[in-house]
Amino acid sequence: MADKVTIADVARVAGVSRQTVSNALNTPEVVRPETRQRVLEVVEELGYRVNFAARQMRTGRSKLIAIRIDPAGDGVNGSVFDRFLHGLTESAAGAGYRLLLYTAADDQKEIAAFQDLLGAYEPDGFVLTSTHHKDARTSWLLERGLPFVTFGRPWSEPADVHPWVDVDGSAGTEAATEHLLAAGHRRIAFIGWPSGSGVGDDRREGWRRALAGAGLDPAGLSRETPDGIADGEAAARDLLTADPDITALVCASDSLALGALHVARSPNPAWHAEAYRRIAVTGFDDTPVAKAIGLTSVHQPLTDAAARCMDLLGRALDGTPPGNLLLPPSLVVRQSA
Amino acid sequence: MADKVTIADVARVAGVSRQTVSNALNTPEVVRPETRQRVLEVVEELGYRVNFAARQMRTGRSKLIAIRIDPAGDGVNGSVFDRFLHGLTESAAGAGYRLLLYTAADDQKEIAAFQDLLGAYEPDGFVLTSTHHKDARTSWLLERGLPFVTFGRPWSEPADVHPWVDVDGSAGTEAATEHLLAAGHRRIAFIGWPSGSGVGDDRREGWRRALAGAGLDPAGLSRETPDGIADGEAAARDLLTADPDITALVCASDSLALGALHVARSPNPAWHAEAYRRIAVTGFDDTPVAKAIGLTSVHQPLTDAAARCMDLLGRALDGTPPGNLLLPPSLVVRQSA
DNA sequence: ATGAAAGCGCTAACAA
DNA sequence: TTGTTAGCGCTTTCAT
Repeated sequence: MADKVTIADVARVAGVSRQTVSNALNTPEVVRPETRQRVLEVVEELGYRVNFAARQMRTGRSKLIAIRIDPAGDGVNGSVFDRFLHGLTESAAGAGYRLLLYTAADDQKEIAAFQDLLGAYEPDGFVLTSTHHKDARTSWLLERGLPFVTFGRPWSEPADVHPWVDVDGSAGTEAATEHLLAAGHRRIAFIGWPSGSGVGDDRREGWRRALAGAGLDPAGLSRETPDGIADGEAAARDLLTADPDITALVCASDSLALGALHVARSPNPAWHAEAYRRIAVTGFDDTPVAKAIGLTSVHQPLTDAAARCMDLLGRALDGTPPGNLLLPPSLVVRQSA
Repeated sequence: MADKVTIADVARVAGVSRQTVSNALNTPEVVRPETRQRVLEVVEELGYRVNFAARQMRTGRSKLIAIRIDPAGDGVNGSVFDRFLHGLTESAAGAGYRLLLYTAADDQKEIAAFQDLLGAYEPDGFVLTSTHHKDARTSWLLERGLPFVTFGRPWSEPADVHPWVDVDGSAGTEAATEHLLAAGHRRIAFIGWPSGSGVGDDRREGWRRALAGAGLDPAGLSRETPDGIADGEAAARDLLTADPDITALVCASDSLALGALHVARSPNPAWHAEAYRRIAVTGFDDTPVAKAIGLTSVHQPLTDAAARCMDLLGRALDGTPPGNLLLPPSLVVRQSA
């Protein structure tokens, strides 16, 4: 094991005081260039590295950012968070931070986790995901003036209450719907989640907007269901049975789309009247599943989103007024539509 | 922001010395029960939490475990690590540890990351994944006596050089092959990775063993290819064209299986001679994609594996002689076979 | 069973 | 520009 090299060792070898070493590393401009050079050489030579625990005791900064990791859910959508997490790990490292993981079952448990973490590891900031209406977590952090960013906009509050990065979901479903319109589809239905969820309502809105733009009426063309493959299948069957003119299904997630696609690709389903209808389907999130089965899907720029989250959190940590950012998604067109 | 409560505050309110508070928390048996009770009440009342940085300075233990997070790869197999990571986060929390994330592009970079981390955050231990032949990382950690576990066995060294947990891949492919044999298949091919990778060779071996057990000859029934959907498709096409009697394909991954399935489900493919052959396909890892498309696949008990990793690492941290553990996978049978 | 003293490695404040 | 002092909060001696 490499023996622990302290700032005192460097100081002794370099023939300067401990403080000069600290300055050479943290406030270079205050040290004479040649002294600084000498110190850095010794640092290199001895393989010195600052001890964060000791630094933390003085400065109160841990260089740690905490983020919650969740169970994989149905496994289809988990990959979105995972890609975000990977991107964030790299962005954070670039800014001199490391990610600290925790789990929590709900908002209240997560707030309890905040307290545990703040008391123990003292993370400098938090990155929250899955924001929702009346998010208790953000209010809690806000009340205490703790630095954080959310990946996901605030759904019940003004846009500037806290820094956030999000991907424009309605622009995504709008693009998907417009793609279908351009392909000649005229009766395009939407399968989404029960209204009340910010993300879900936003995605529905994009579809509605695109239809309105083409002078089409959305009435009767929308279904609300929990997220899941079987749910998507049921909703698709229901829609296609109820309305024989539907030729395309825009879905709020790849899970739903996967179920819908199953119906759409059935050779001779119950809802099939006389003529064969080729049903186009689009999903959301561009998960590996979409890629695997040729599902057209809305892609979120997750690596970029993670980088911008880190930017904004960095500003919050510096006290610089942060902001927020709505990133555009992109449509990945595959065989399904 | 909740003001920082220190051990001195607790001591003052409880009317004891700082040391007694520390003892009440860390060495309860040395404190009179009533004193201890009083201290714990005050701890609760003030919301005191030990400051890990300060503790770390004295004890040298950070209560941090470092683990590398990788890019998602082709996205199909990334989910295996993600489920493991989630399980590990929970197991670690249960043992009083948190996970610290880092990234590294290769073994050497990862060793550099070890050095950075050890100098800065001083993690108490490491969890390594993706072990391989001549793994430079394990040797490096071993040389320095640093605590770690691997998820994945040592492929070039004796089983007891370091603690590890792994899932028995050969048992998995063997089970898949036996399932196919039981279903009446007699010519069962294998699509795997180029030999030389421990995991890949192990998975191939299970298939071979099952064939041998049934008195069947594996000659000409195996293909080696990089991991990927297109690769699996090409290999499947090649096998089925070369040998019209093949009726089942055992694959080393869900990615390969996905490609193979594409060929198997083609209505009237080039390799199809006269009679229609229904080709059975099995994958490995039971990823969300497998579930989504009805692919029979070998499931790894990842939550359990994570928990056992934490157990073994905990022992390594205590100095208790650890061990290793080979967990059995299970076959999840779906429509594809 | 409890208390006092010391010091982990670092950097903010001040002195030289 | 460089050096000295002090102390962050905790726990490991050692003394009481």
